[in-house]
Amino acid sequence: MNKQLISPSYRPLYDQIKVLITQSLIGGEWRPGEMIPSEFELAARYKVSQGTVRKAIDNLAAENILIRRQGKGTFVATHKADVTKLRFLRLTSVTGDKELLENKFISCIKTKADSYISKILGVKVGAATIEVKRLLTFSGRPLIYDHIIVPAASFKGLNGAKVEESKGSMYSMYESQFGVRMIRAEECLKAVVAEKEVASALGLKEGYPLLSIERVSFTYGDKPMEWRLGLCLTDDHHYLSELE
Amino acid sequence: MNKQLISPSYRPLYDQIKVLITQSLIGGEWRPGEMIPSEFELAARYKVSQGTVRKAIDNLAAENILIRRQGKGTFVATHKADVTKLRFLRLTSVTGDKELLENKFISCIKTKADSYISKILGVKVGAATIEVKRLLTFSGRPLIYDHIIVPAASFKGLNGAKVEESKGSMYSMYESQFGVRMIRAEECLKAVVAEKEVASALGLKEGYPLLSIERVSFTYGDKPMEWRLGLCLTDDHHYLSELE
DNA sequence: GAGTGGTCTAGACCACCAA
DNA sequence: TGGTGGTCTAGACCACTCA
Repeated sequence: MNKQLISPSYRPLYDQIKVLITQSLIGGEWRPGEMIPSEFELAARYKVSQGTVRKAIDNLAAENILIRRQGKGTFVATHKADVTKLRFLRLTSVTGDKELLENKFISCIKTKADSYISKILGVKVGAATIEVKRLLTFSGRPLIYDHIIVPAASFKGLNGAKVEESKGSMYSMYESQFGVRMIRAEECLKAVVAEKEVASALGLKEGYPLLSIERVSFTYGDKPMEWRLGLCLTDDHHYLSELE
Repeated sequence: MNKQLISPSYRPLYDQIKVLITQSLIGGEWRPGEMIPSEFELAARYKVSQGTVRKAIDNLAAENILIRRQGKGTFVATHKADVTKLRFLRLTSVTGDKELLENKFISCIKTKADSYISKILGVKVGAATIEVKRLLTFSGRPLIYDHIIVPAASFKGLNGAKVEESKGSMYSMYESQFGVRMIRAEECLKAVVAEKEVASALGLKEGYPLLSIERVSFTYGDKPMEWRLGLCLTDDHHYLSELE
């Protein structure tokens, strides 16, 4: 039996199931790290065959939103697990040394969105935002100067203490403290030179070349939730990119 | 009926089919741009069901090795098509202007692989290589200084004339002239400062910050076939990276 | 052994394209 | 109208995990 409804714009069933599952994720029915119902249970719930649910889950797994584990079940992806802790960090040591990243908190203040940030985060100009600055060090040496802006509405109560507690993994902290899970990010890279404030934080002379990484992170439903500018020293590290 | 053979290390049938299809691609049975047989034909040929062939093709399509077109057929991906012409170029104009890239040939000489290149390209130290230098300009302004090294054995007869004819798309030229199709690439990015030779080619002062993109490209079977170092001016352009 | 995801099949029907 | 890929189903069996 074909369950395809009369639809002006054709949409495969598995896509509709995918939307339903995503909605349950947004609604918090299944939280990060938890197991979702089995394929057969979902098939019964949505009144479709197991194969159709399977395809929907396949797509979500390909986007790293769900994690399949044979013999165990399907789980909501999380930034908490060790392996995925720094999933968006593409900077790796040239020598392949084990990373000993440390987080040095600099500041956390309340600000208002200017026109640039409002456009990126999809909030009104002047909307309340929270601005964090921090320094990531590698084996004691400064590596990245981070400047982070998030909408205050979604991160009520975010402060310096929470940033310090996060031990460097902001995403893990967003998840456990605010229930905001990032699923995707876009980065724009440039080569720039260190300006005064950054140069002193990184212990460099002004004019030193830095890799500028501007990142926008998205939560479920492709909603932008964080803007970030990282200025990175790439003497002993490089940014890895795989093209397919 | 399950066609799974007795195998010490379990390998799904569709994976085996994928290997068979890949071998036909390597062997040149179906050339870039051509249509491969329909799913049913391949299913008959390999004595499996259409669904199994489908899954194998799905995987190859996800890797951009094959291109599916509903109603028409499945085609071998190529770098010739306009849309995929500069598939590996992630540098885009900040303003979103239409790109008018031009290729300025600088040099093409015969060289020998040093230990670094030999390791990367998987050839012996001292093996014959061909070294190309060129300048890519955007609307007349220098943008990228490229330094390219390929193994001479796979590119017999590559010379300056062929590079000039390529109009900037080396991959398209590799494909039509040498039957070498790149399917994947890895890039390492760093921020550096312009050295003398590069600075003069790009019309900059020494010490100007540049984005250094070191790329290794792979052909079928993950065989490395090109090393490339691009030094890019990122005043009006940035490198886009999507993280999932 | 029970439960989960993973594979494979066979067949029906739909959407898209070209002649 | 015929051929291609795309969707959906139902059912069988395999591989993995854990109690």
